[in-house]
Amino acid sequence: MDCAIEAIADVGLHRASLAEIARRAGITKQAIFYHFATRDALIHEVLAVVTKQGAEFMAARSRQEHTPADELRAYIEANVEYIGSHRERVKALVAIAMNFTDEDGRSRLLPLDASVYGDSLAPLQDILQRGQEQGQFVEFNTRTMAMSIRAAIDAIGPQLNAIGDLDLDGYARDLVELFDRATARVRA
Amino acid sequence: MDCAIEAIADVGLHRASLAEIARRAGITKQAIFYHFATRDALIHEVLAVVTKQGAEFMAARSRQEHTPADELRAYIEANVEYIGSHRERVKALVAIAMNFTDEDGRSRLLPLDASVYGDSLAPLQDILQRGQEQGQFVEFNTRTMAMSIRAAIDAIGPQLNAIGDLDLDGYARDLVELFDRATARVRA
DNA sequence: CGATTTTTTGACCGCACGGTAAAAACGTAG
DNA sequence: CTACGTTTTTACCGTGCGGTCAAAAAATCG
Repeated sequence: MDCAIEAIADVGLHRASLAEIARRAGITKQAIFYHFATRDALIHEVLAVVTKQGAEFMAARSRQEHTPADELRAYIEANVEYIGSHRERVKALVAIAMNFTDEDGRSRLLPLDASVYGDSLAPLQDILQRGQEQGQFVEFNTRTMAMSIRAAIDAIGPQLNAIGDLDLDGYARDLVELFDRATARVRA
Repeated sequence: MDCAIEAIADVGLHRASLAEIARRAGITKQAIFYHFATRDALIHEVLAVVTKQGAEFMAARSRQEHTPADELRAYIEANVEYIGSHRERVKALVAIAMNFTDEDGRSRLLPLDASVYGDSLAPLQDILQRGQEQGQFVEFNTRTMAMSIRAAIDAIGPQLNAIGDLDLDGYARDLVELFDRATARVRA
């Protein structure tokens, strides 16, 4: 599994052939078939493992915060930290999510897609809505705001690959400040 | 070229084989070789055509605005409109940008990468900086802000594919409002 | 030890890929 | 009609892919 993740992150999904994965693992291609019926099953397993690890990390990081604004800050910081400390896993996840399609180009992750978005976008939107209801946040479209926050977080991955000198802590601080300004009812 | 763009947008870069493109164009695979030395040359040509068309669209849309805040609004609106009205081209562009790698997994667009980012991120950062110098914008990291704005815009593509009922005009309005709040020195 | 699980060896299949040669069709000017 | 350059076709090649099969060889463990 580790070598599969590494291979996908390194050379992309469609170049991460069974032979390539086996080579990295120091085993033969046929040994993989003993444990996985097809290549698809392997990929699905990688996806399951990576998403599960991510969920566990986030669960461990989500301490109880007192206000929606604090929750939003914690959400951004935890996500940025996770991406920074699990670059390979995140890269593999993105590679699979973007390229695991059938002949018609449709995603093969539709059931999972919902859960992936559900696990990341829904709780975020929930934080925003509670913040508005409690009067801490100004009025805005919670869906657009949630999408923008996630997009800003997910943009880290490609940037990490493109430019090596990205200051993650600084980036997280900037994001927290940015979206605090965008959501806050009154200027701090 | 149109069929190549269509194929890449439809089934992804690595499934858009010469046979597939030829089939859509109603010609044989070998006819493509008469006009393009290799498949890579074809892809590069698609990339060049699409980016050029995009640049022309943006150039035509960038009317003279009076203040950095107006420029920022115009930038967001023009970009969202372009993505909405050129979904196929944008999809093909993203597919190529994300998957056009060599054996080592490195992007083959490094020279182009710089120009792609330069054409979209640099002018944005320039708007932000002028806004700060003129006192219309509050202090923030212009790079982080520029990345966040672009990320929020680029998130439209995947969302358009995932959910069909996305209201682009509304999304553009929300984004303008969001980043106006995030950048403005004083609350409107 | 013996039985079971796991891995290797090595050969093989059908397929789709990018790419190549040479021939055939085509358009057009003399 | 012919001759010539352009464009497209038919047929083919080598390669790597996912996947299969059978049997030998390790490794694991009660």
